[in-house]
Amino acid sequence: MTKGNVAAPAPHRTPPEHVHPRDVPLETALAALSDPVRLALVRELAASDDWERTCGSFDVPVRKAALSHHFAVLRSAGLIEQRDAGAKRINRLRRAEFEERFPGLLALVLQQQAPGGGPE
Amino acid sequence: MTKGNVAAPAPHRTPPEHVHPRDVPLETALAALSDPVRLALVRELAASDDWERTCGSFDVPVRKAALSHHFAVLRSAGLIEQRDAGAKRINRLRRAEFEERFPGLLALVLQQQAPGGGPE
DNA sequence: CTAGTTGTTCGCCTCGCATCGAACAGTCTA
DNA sequence: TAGACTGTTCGATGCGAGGCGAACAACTAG
Repeated sequence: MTKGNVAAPAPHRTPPEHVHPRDVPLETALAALSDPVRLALVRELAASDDWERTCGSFDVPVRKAALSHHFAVLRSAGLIEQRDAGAKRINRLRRAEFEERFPGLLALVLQQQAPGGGPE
Repeated sequence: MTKGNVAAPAPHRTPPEHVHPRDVPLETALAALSDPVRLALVRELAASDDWERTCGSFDVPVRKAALSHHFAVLRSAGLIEQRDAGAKRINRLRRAEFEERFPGLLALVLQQQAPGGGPE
């Protein structure tokens, strides 16, 4: 209570806490990938080089608060790694590690698009 | 209003409505498999022969109402097929069809158990 | 220093999901 | 026919996930 009621949030330049895919339960990985926004993030990230995309550079229909949340979920699922670069935070898809823990899952997610993709 | 307020639910012996894996979005499949109860159902089912397991024969910690719901979810995700056999309803895992639609996913789910399974 | 950019955290709200008990509809067995 | 058994549906409940705006912190650019 040093400052009335104004909560003092932890400094956000704490290095992002990462979870290695090795320590991720299958349910967590599947849940992380079952959200359309996160799926879009992963796919866009997969189409870019490592450490090339900042968090704000993705084309998803949510505001930055929600976006930040989704990145945290992806981190907790061992899907991405983040690094601070100046004021920005850059991302990398953990292809190899995730593939080792969940063989084929990432590939499935990246190549699958929509059901019934062919003509009717 | 024939019987006061007692609603008359639709007869439940309507043959179960199935969804072919072909028509299932990836998100739906992943979401279906990201629940621990449903994961247990799928695994137990995979360890049995087709049409051998009734709905009530699974070892999961939920009551029958929730159980019925989970089976409906699995059906909607193209993961199982159900058939009426007398008073019981028997189940079958749609191995081949699901594998064709989501290659490797079922295998992943069936072989993966818990994270950090090895010694530290 | 001042102003703009980037991303996290907080508080709040709104849904959707999982769960349960109760009621019901079939089926099977005495 | 009565009763036991199986599974679905309804209605209510609790809880967590996802969304937003606002405030904040760190960095960059002038």
